[in-house]
Amino acid sequence: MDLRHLRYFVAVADNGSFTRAAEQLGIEQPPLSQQIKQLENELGVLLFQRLTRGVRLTDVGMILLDQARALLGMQQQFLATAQGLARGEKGHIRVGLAGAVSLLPMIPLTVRRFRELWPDVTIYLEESNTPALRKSLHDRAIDIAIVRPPVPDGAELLVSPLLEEETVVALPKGHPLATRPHLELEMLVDEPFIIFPRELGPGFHDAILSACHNAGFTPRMGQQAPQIASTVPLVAAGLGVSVVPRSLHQIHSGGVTYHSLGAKAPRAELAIAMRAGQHVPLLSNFITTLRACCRDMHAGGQTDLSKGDRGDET
Amino acid sequence: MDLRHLRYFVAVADNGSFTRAAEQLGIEQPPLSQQIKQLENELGVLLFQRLTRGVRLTDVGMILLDQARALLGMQQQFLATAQGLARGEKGHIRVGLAGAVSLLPMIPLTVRRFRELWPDVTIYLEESNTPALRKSLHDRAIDIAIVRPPVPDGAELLVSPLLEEETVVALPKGHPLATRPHLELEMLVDEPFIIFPRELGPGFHDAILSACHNAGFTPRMGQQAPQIASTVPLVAAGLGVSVVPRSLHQIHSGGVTYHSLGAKAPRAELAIAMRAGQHVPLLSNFITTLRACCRDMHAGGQTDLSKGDRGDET
DNA sequence: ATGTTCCATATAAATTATATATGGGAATGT
DNA sequence: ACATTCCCATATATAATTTATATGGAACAT
Repeated sequence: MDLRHLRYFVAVADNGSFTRAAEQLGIEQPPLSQQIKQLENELGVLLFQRLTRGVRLTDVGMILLDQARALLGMQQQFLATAQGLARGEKGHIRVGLAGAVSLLPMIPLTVRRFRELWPDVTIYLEESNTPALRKSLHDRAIDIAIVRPPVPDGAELLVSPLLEEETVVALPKGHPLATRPHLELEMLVDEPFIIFPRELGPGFHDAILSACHNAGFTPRMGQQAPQIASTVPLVAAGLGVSVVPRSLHQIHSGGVTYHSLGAKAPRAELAIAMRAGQHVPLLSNFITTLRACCRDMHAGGQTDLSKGDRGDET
Repeated sequence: MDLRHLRYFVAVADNGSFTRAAEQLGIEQPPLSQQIKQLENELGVLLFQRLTRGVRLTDVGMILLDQARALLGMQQQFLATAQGLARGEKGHIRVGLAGAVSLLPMIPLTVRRFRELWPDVTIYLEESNTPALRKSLHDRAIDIAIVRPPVPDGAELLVSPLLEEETVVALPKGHPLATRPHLELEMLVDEPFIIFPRELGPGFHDAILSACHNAGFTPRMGQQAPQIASTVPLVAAGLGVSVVPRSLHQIHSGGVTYHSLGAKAPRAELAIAMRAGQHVPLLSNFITTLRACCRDMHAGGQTDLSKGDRGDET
């Protein structure tokens, strides 16, 4: 068994088809069929059920797929370590960021500070959604993630709260309510809500919905956004309104205005997630720096929405 | 990069020589040299420093060796899972046992009970010394181990006490003290102690030495035994006396007598060790069964040394 | 019924790993 | 100081393995 076999295995499982997987892998279909068969023979199990249209994982295939992914993840980690060592760095950290987290001012600050403190350590940033980050952590494709809780999968991951981000309302330019800098949630009763699919961030999604319920209404769902940051252009396009993390006010997508909310505003929680059971000193250092940056940003400068942050309004 | 490259890498590192590693791998030396060079080229680092006599790991080689071992361990785990699934079993557990632990009556009892409760789960037993077991856990070659604490490497492993085993004195047949069923530690002041090297079980080793110190003497060291269980034949050969876990009384190596000790007897601690950060239900079940067996053995039958367990004495 | 989709098989070509033969450099022994 | 030994590197040849091309057959859609 080679790592190649596992790569092929995962590709076929992901595509549900030999033909498409072969295409993705850049090889032809027959060798792929052959290699999978060879793997199945060696393992003594049937990984896929061959259907007339494509293939489907068997039960044992599902179990092994998980382990195969983890193994390939470790290979990536190995290669990353080697590449780092080749460049003379003393280490590296692969950080995964949940949707729109990279817009938080503490992120670039953390990276900058950390690079000053440990110049030989490389930081790789990667943006994705919370469930995908959970998987990447499990597969060892990343070492730490800033996620929007809750994150399932208890014992394997350590999750600790990082901060609670305020949320603001995003309105399209020229909206009747857009003249007021401050809004209440219940003013949005009849507006269509632009919101990302629940799968991409169940925690934040639910926080918005329950805040609306507390305010006495069930939001009318409009267009779905493919990710949190994409709500802004959709709002700008006039498809509805949205409740987004405050840090998104950095996006001035051609005519969106941001408006603060009262105490009933939903809060976007953020947490640090990492694999349990390993004390990598670099990671501890990173977390310390990150927390310090969060504290500093919180104490020092709450960016004021009213001074120019409302985008190109009026 | 293939897993083969890593296998070769580890083999060369273990042997400190291309020639010997090739021999061990069952291939010739030139292809091995070539493959290592290829790996080094791909990674962009020098793994070995070529000396006139053999090779030595470079600093980066040492770092990568650890990860390579872990990767190969995961491959083993993958193959083991697949093999198990092929045989229709629902899972498997690989258990590592520290020296002489397999002689404890709770071990076969645990295996038997566990097999009754979960007939589709296979248990693989493996015997080694505590430091090697720690490594095997790290490399995922085993899932759980019964070790003699202390075990270093804090955050990566979960270690929890299992039981404290009594120790007894092993005397060669015909020894002046062999007539008494009960001894005090200080009676052994002038005897040469047969003991295993400290590296194989620092905890138990130190427990014996400090018990002697508490009894007012420093034991005179005799022949070293390659492992705990091997002390018995050496005692039988008349090379000295030894303090061994009570469970060793099962070994009647041609004329050894076992004698209980007073309150000053050193105690052989045993603990369960496993990788942190994973909730494998099977493992939890196994631990529950193991602890239950320990409780039962403790309550029910403390085997009495005086009834026939003293070997073929007189 | 007919064409399309998609996996399996067979054979040929290319790539890759291994074996054999040999050379060179540094320690070791006389 | 010299020959010898040890051990890794290189070169070439052979064997094994992976991939590509061509083709067949089963199920589904029109």
